[in-house]
Amino acid sequence: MTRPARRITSTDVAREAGVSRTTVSVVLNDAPGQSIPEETRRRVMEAAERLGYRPHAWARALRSGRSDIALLSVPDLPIGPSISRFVEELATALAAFNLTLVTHLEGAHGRPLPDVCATLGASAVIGFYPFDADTAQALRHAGAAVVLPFAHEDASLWQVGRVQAEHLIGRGHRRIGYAFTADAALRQMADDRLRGVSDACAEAGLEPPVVQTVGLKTSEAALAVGHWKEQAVTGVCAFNDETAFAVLAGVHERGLRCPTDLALVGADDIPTSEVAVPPLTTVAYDLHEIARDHAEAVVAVLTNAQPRRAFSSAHPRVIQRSST
Amino acid sequence: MTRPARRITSTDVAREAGVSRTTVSVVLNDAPGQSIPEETRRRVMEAAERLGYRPHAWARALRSGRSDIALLSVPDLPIGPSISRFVEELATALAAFNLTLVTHLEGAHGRPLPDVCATLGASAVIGFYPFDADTAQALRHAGAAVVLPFAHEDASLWQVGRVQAEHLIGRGHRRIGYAFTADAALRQMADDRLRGVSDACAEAGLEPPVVQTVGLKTSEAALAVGHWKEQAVTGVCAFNDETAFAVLAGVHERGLRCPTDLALVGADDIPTSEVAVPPLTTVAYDLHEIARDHAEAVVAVLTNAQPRRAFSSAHPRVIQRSST
DNA sequence: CTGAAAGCGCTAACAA
DNA sequence: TTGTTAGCGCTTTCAG
Repeated sequence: MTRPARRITSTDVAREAGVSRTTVSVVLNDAPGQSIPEETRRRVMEAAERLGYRPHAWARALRSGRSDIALLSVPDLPIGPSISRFVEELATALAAFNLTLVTHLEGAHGRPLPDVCATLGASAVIGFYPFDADTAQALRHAGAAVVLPFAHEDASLWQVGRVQAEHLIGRGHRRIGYAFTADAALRQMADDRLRGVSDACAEAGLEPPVVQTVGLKTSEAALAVGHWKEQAVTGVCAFNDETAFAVLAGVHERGLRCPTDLALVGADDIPTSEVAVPPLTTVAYDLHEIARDHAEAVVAVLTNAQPRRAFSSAHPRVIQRSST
Repeated sequence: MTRPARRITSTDVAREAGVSRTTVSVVLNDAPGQSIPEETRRRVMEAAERLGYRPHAWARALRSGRSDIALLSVPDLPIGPSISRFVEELATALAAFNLTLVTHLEGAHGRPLPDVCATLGASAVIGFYPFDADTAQALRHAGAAVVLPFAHEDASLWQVGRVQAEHLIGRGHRRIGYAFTADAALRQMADDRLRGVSDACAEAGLEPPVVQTVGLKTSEAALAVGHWKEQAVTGVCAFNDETAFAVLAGVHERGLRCPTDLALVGADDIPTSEVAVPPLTTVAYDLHEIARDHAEAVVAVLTNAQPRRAFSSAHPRVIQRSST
């Protein structure tokens, strides 16, 4: 009942169409330079269709030395909707080049990425941050022709932190707080965003942001809010919208209100941020462009072309709602 | 810089160890019945180690007719923590049997699952709901030996809807509302959960739930809330926590409060539900057991054994917070 | 105990 | 224009 039916091979199609395997291959792959009479071509196509023929991926890959598989490695647990949207965009962009994207969660007990890459025979591996040299090496060793993001790129792809801070500064805030994530898996990203905030503060001649780690507990958030108030912070950037939700709860817990007592900016524009109370101002960015650029870079390397250029950074923009 | 290094083949190892490819294969796979002198064995192992040899997945699969790849197909957006935890559990459980799990998002524009299965050469495909007959057929045709969940199983794995409704009914509510998701990708799951709610109502001798579709817009939610109040609904089950957040916003918009004016139960226990205002009562479930059972079923079929039994259902439980 | 040889399904030179 | 052949890297009889 769950046993597989025997695979249809190109031999079956050849027999059915009354031609040789070569002809089948040529027709189905649109081999350049070959001219096959329309009649034969049609016969082959029909036979393939009728039999439900699918070229056998392993054999094809073995022969051609390349698979059409791209592997996306996504960081640990709390994956927001923006990421899954990114995955979809990327999958779509890659599909346009006949590449299939699958993702691997870097779970604590999952097997190491290079192993996965090897068993899949992925041609490309894509991560969210550049891999360290050893991992990248291992990945190439495992057969990956492309590993993204390239190490030399600016890791702060999205400048989210900077945009958050500039929004607050532009609205007159002179003492900025930062709600850092408590989730260890998101540290690297959080560091990155915080750096953007710090830069913006420095450039505006302000003190560095007052950083508080805020987990998803109301009590924790309330503590942080108290601390910010003591430090005369008037505007807070949260690592992401989830953290911002916690801050919102902390503000409420203290009997304060946003934005009157504390202005707040989230990041990522998760769907629920619109239905927060009050609706959450946040920073959104278009992953479409990034996904497309990644896809292009992958294809460029796979086809021996030069990667076009460094990635265009998406332009994060503020979604102004009533929390600032 | 991103070009792949030449792959190390078993021939390389054989040469390095001064033996034949056969011996290499026998040693590295612990071929049964063969006894290789310890000395040779060691030489081979060391050579393989030194060269960083990895058996070439495609060739191995082509030869053996089976890959060690399992493919998990996850529905659209809500890559909530519960789901990603499930993925990790599953990956871990499968890894114990030398199977590698990767996941595929059934995005709108992604390529069809059977295609993905075929290009991967996955031996097993796992979904959240039984696939329809055509899809299952296509998957097997694409080479999958196992397709889960089996069609004959009870699809309402988690009984979430039932638990939500029973919670409200147990607290005296006699007219139940249901906040249905606006997300088309989640329809099947939503239908399923709604069915649980309806069943619970019927068994308690109540009218069927008053269903309203609620997107993630405050205005929409406010409308739904108005409708429920008109219909004398006192308790609402939301499809998931995100939808519940919208309902919360709708309640607030109307100047009402939870749970005084309307009780509310979410589902999935996403991290932010704890920091909702008021904190959201929700239904959580443990996917650990399901993951392990799936893994076992996969392995059972792959090794020609009988699947042990139908899956044990996880036991959803209410996380009582102040919205009910 | 080890090596030689066949063949998984496919594609790309080369022949016919 | 089509068919024949070789070989991708691996495992697995079958001889030696």
